[in-house]
Amino acid sequence: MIGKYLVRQNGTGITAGKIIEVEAYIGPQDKACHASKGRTPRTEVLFGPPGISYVYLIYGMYHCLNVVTERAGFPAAVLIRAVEVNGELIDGPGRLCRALEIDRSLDRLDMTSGESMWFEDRGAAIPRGAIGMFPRIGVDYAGEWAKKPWRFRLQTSSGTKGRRADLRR
DNA sequence: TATTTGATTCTT
DNA sequence: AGAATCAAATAT
Repeated sequence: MIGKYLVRQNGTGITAGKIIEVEAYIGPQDKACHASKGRTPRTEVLFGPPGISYVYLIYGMYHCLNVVTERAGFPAAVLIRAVEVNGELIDGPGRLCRALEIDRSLDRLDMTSGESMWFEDRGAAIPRGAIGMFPRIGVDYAGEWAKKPWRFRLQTSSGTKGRRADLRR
């Protein structure tokens, strides 16, 4: 997914963000994956077919956007952590969702339907080696699973020049 | 019904 | 290091 575009359409227009950083959450054994504690109303979507969004509220303040991956029956998803919009880095899942106006109304959306939110391949070739692998963030509670190098980030020249948007209310 | 927690971000 | 802030999970 790195280098592809996340496109968001709302009432006011279309915003496209190049995907810079993602994290993978893979399977029922992955203690960091929300599905590791079994099926609940909240995590049910993770067990379904791929291509469906999973948006949840975290810490009472921020939304996180994921997309379900893998076949139906095997729970897995990818968290979108950072995108680049018009050359500006939006770094962090909470900031990203605020910037693109993504909230729980977009939970369980079919992202292959081309409505409200979808992915596009705009042909940007990502060189091998341009993608770094790192441990996932904020999952220390997951024991050994916290050490898995399942965070992937595109090393961009603009990687450090992004402005920090003030997201306070 | 009550308490704890969390795939974050911001201020101090 | 701590606050903001709440739905979902867990404990009671």
